[in-house]
Formats: sequence, C-alpha cells, structure tokens
Amino acid sequence: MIETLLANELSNAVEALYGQQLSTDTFQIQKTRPEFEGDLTVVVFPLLRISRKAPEPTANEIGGYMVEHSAEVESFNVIKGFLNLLIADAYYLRFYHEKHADMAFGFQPEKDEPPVVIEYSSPNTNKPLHLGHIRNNLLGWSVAEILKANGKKVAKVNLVNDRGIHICKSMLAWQKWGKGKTPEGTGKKGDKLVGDYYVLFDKEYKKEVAKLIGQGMPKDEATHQAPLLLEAKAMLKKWETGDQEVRALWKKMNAWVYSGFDKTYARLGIDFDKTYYESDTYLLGKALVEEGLKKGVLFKKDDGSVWCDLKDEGLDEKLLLRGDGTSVYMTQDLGTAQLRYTDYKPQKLMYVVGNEQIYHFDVLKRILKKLGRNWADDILHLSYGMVELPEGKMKSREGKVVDADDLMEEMARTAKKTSDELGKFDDFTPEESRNLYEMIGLGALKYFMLKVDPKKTMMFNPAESIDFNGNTGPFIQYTHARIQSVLRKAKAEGLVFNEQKMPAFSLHKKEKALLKMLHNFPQVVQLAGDTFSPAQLANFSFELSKEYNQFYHELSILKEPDENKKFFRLGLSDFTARTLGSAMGLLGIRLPERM
RNA sequence: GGUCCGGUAGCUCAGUUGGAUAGAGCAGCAGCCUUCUAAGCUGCGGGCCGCGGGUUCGAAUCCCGCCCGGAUCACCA
Repeated sequence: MIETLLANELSNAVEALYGQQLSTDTFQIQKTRPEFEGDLTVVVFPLLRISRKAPEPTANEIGGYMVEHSAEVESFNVIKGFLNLLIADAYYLRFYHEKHADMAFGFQPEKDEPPVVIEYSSPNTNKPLHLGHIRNNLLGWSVAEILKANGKKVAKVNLVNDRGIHICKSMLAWQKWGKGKTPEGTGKKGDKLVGDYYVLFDKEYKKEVAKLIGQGMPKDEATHQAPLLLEAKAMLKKWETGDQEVRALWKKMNAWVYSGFDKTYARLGIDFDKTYYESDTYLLGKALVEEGLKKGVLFKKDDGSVWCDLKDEGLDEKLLLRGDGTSVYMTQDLGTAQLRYTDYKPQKLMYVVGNEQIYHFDVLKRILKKLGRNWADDILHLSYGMVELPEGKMKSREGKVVDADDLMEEMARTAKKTSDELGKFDDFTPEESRNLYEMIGLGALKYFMLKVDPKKTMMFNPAESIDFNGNTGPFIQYTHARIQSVLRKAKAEGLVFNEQKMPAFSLHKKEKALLKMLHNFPQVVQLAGDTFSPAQLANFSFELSKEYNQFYHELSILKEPDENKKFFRLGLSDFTARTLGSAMGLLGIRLPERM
C-alpha cells in the first residue's frame, strides 16, 4: 500500500531533516483533492513543532527530500500547509501489472480463527416477509459476505420464531373461518395464506373489543377479556402441554409458511448455514435462571417471579420468569445465546436486529455477564434503522405493509418496462430476458437498501426507489455490461490482452484516476468489514463506475492505434469489471453481460 | 422524565474518523448519439452542515448546553 510506504519514507525525511524520529502514523496522508495537482497529500501542520519553521518551507523541504529519495514520488507542489505529491506512473502501472488478473484482488484468505456467528432475518411465522425484513436480510447477508472477504470464518444463522401467541392467533382464525383452505387449494403462497388469518384475527378481535366497550367495559379490561384473545391464549397453553391436535395444526401451518419463506429467500438470494427454531430453544433459558438463582445474581419475588436487578448499572429490574414459571423473550434469548456459544465458540456473536431492540441487547449482555459469561463481551448487536414509507410506518397487523414478494415482482416489472422503452435486446430468448429483468430489478432494490448507512432510518418511496439512473444498482450493472461489450468485441478480433508485459508509457489522467480507485479497493473492503457497512462498497462501486464511464467517454479503446495502450485499456476495463463484480457481489448484486 | 440514534442542497443520501473553496444522485435548465451500449457523458443554478458556546494553526466531524424528529425504558416479541 502506497500510504504506508510513503509514511516510512516521510519518517526518514523528517529524521534526516530535523533529527527527530516520528512514528509513521503521525503522518496524515490523504488523497489530493481533484482541483489540485498531485495524487497524495501530506498535511504538514502537525510537523511544524519539529521543523520549527513555517508550513511552506517545511513542506518544501520535505517535498524536496521525497523527490530525491523516494522512487514513487515524481514531483511535488505546496499550497498553504499541504504538500501535494505526484506519484510516478510507474508505481500505478506496476500495481496494474501485478493485480489486474488477480481473481482474489481485495479479498483476504481465510484466517484460522474462531468463526463469527451472525444472526439475521429472524422471522415470525404468522405473517409474510415485508420491506423491513428485506433490509434486515440484505444487511445480514451482505455483512456476512464482507466479513468472509476479510478472512473471517462466518456462520450465518437464522432464528425462526415459530411459536407463541401470534402464531396461535393465525391458527385460531384459520380454524374458525378458514374453511379448510390450503396453499395448494387456493394457489396462494403459504406464508401469505397464514398472514391473511393473522390480519383477520386482529380485525375480529378489534370488533369484539369495541363491542365489550360498548357494553360498558373499561377499554383496558376489554382488550384483555375479548373471547378471541382468551381462546388464543388457551390454544397456546395447549400447545405448551403438547396437545396433539394443536401441535398438528401448528406443524401444518408452519410448513406452509416455510415453503413460502423459502421462495422469498431464494428470490432475494439469501441463505443460511443453520436455522434455529424457537420451539426447540425457548425453554433453554430456564436452566440459566436456575443457575443465576443459585449464584444469587437473580432474585425471586413473593409471587414467584424471577428478576435480575440492574439498578446499580443505571437500568431497571428485568423479569426473567413469570410467576407461573413461564419464560419471556429475554429468557429465551439468554438460552439461545448460550446454545450458540456452545455450538460455535465464536469470536463474535452478531445479531442483525432493528434499533428498537437496543435496550434488549444491552440488558442481555449485562445479565450474561452477571451469570459469569465473559463471552458476553463478544456479543454485538448490529442495529439498523427502520424503513419508513412516505405515508408513515408500516403496520403489519393491519396489513399495511410493503410485501417482500410484491416488491421484488414490481422491481422486475419495472426493469422490463424500462428495457422495452429503450428497445434493448430484442434478440434475447424469453428465458434470457426474464433472467435479466430479475437481475436488474433486484439490483436496483438491493443497491437502494444497502447504499444507506445501516444505522440510519431510511425512507422508502416506491416511486423514486425504482429509478434506474444515477446512483443506482442498474447504473453499475450498465457500466459492467458496457465493458463486457467492448471485451466481447476484442475477443471477436482475436485480441489477447491479459498476458502483457509491464507497460511502460505515461498514463492518461483518466487511466490514472481509474487505477487509483482500483488501488484503493482492498482498503474499502477492509473498512466495510471494520464498520459492518455494505454502504462503503456501494459508494465505491458507484464512484468506480462513474470514473470508468468518463474514461470510456474520453478515450477510445479498440481504436487506439498504439497496441500496447490498447491492450492496457482492455486489461484495465477487464480489471474494472471484475472489481465491480467483486464489490457488488458482496452486496448480493449480480452484473449482466449485456443490458 | 432517563437512555440511545439521527438532523448536511427542494427530495434521497455521501463526507475516508480533525484538514484545502462541504460532495453525489434525483428533480430543474442547457448541450452531446454517422464513432467501442445515450440505463451514458458535459455544463449551469441550488447550502446559516438544526441553533449557541467551547477546544486549536484548522470543526459538518471532538466537548458542553439547547431545539426538532425517531426509538426505547412491558409479566409483548
């Protein structure tokens, strides 16, 4: 990496000039802003106390030394306190020569370390996946891939919330009003069918509540006493005692949901190494609670409920077991965390879960610490912001959601419409074009969701999000297709451009700009990994695409008379295309050969 | 009320962890297809970086206070 190289040489320069040794990280080296001449800029202000001179003379002295002693530095200029260094073309050409055919460019080989376990998706089985899940799934999957690219071993896990009162609501409604309907019979996706009954339950339940209030019952009481709710609760009790009929219905309806989820995941391109089911794990936390009581870090109240006192840590008391001995969400999560730790002995336990659960994970870690689980420090809640619609928040109980399947379908449809309008690829088979619309539609959607900093609340405006111009996935896909078009033509002419000797000519500024960006890719991958931010790769890909399009516009490739340059530009194009493929691949976005 | 997160162009968002005159895209306006794909390229306009103090050579970035928006503080998950 050129920055570390220069830092060493700068350190030598300062020692030679001012007789003091400075550690290399005291040098601030940054990209030169485009309005100035140069490639990299050293900020000299921090060096003034050592040079005991004004900024300009200091910069001039150091610049002079660097030109003299550094093979990479060709010339320099000084503007105010900034020392702009011009890096020799030879440096970038050598970088090109060494890396342009490296298939693993930017990626670290897998390190022999414990894995990172990353949980994402975590759906409930009472309703279909929606826009919020899409952000979660894309984020979790992408972060997992980014960590792999940084040499981490990764286990992607899903925790399916397949039991509880919400599932019973769907079950009850189906039992009462479903008339035996099935996905097969109705042609409806299983998760959608089950979701319909969840919505129906809520509707009927609200009617009952309204009626009770009308009869003079206080609202608070009515919401708790509505017969439907009591029935659902009774059903949950039966489920817990293993009632055969309830269990059978539960299995049947969950199976419908899973087949629906599988289709959604497949279309989204999301996968998991392991799936946990809450019905298997929801009792696990109780053993930990017992342990905590024995150790005296938990306490029991008069009604038999068990609590963890976190008041000395500035938090409140947290319930872990109800008076009747049943567990709550936190109890289960304690258990699954322990299970996962035992399963993997991971270096990090990550949870991709919305920011409304920040407090929950804070408490989770603290309780585990109290129980003596020091690995709790390795738990990392990757919280992300909500997705909002122009009309406000989504309400799944009322069926006011952007459905995941519908959204993907609409994106693909729009891709088709746009392609038709542009009159592209009339020679494609129906199969080929369908494939392409899918690639573009999903590319647009994924890019849109991932280009935003995960922790920020994001606005999803259906009308604008479907844009395929500018800072979008399709723009990058288009750039890739454009490159492939050139490469196809080169291939048709029988040109072999990947086995060239080290090029030795001076670079055009657009060539150099491209090489500089490519040179930076490994650091972007690393930064994305350190900050768990796919957005870094999205931004990089966009900048790289823009840069390539300018290069493409300004310079001719196949018509370049100098064969060395022609081959170089072909190789550079290929290098760019592959790097775009790597970057977008980490976001789960595929790039087409043509579009 | 306590805690956490956010506030940057009309809109959606970047801003490399303190550096130069704060950037993109969309939207608007004006150009560029006889030339490797115009889903592209070029140009123009658009800003009290929520407000006020502080830290220093230098602040959108760090600290303090305030304003606005969101989340959370359940015997829900």
